[in-house]
Amino acid sequence: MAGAGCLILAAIKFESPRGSAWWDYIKETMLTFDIINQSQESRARTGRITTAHGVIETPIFMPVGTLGTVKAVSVEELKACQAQIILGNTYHLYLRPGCEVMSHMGGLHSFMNWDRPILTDSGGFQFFSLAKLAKFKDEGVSFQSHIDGSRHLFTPERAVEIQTVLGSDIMMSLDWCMGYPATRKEAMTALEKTTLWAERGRNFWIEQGRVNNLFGIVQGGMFADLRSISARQLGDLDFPGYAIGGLSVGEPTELMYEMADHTVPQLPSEKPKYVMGVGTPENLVELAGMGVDMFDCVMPSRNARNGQLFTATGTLNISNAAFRLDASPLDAECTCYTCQNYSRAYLRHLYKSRELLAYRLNTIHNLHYFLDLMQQMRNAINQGRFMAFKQEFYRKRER
RNA sequence: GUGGGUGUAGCUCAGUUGGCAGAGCGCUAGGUUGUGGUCCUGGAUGUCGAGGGUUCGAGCCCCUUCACUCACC
Repeated sequence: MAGAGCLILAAIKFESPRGSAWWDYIKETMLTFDIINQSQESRARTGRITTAHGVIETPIFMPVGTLGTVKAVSVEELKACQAQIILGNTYHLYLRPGCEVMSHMGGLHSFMNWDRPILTDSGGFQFFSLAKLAKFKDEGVSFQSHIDGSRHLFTPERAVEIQTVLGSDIMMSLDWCMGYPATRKEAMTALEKTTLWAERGRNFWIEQGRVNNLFGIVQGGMFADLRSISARQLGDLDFPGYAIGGLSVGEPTELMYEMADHTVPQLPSEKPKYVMGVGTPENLVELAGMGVDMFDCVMPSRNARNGQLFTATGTLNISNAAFRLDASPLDAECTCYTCQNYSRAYLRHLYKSRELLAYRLNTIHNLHYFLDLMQQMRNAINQGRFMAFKQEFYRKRER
């Protein structure tokens, strides 16, 4: 059974890793969030999230490592790219390798040899993106494995339980994600279920002793008033942090900005705010300006494997014939391992030949670009020049 | 030398009773937003080995020829 071994919380409770009192252990796993600088020109801000596995400087971009690996790169390479926190995925890790392996191996951190913070997505988005295999019920989501077709049930409680086994520093509530377009009625249903499930997951988390941290997720589709309701309901539940979900699901970019801009101020300002699944470099700059603290997206890593590389002046497709004889680095401004050591011509050759090194070098570059962009934003906010930074960011892309 | 087979896009090959020259791969250019290293979309590319004949019309039928290939001498 894929779910075997998940019921180990009680065991953890009486056997803390440090052998110390249970409450000390719990306190250690609670995050704190300190706002360092608030921009005077926008809602942008810098902050510091402190977790049991270290500090996260915000605004932050979190590389996605669905299956316990950020595809194509090692943890050493991730660290060299300045990754501070990565994502894992509850749905995928639950199906494979499963909770038995995870608990036996001491959780995801030790399993994958990553000692910095991990955030895990609850699986809500997978039920949306793999909708053919999922049935949404009041109780939770019943679904068939995309791997072997076996049947499973995720409840809000079980999602927290599995994420606890993974040892996630930041767990996400099980949510109900809608695509675009969606009717008001559909968005309302998703909102209601998401709030109900957030409360159930939160109650379970508290009953089990508040190990690690659980974030609530705002839904409400593209309806501002529903987003307000969702934000208020979740705010009342007093989570350690909040996510805005259900964005970048096919809507126009302007609409995504509108929804984020509307929602962020309605969440507790002293808590970290996370827009899920976003986005492009432009999205990151715009949303950080609205006060968003955390982002994740598959874009830098997936697109790297498909040959699309990000530079200060825009994206380029490394497979283009124009790079056949190009001895220059990908991005003259970039300090990543790839740009310091290899030419565009070589990267094109590797990619066209489907050499494994292409995936690795391209991923290193794209992650470095995204993480460096966040560092530049943090510096600009701290120095009170976020708007100037933003203008320069767009100016470079016009060239 | 004799007999058979094959010649169609860069490659591997479809192509019906003769009726607008095709596919896959490759090439080329896009796309990808809480990841199935996937996938999707668009574009370019032909002296149908060569020459002749029959026919309103030939990649297809007939003749000649060339190349490659197999078998036997």
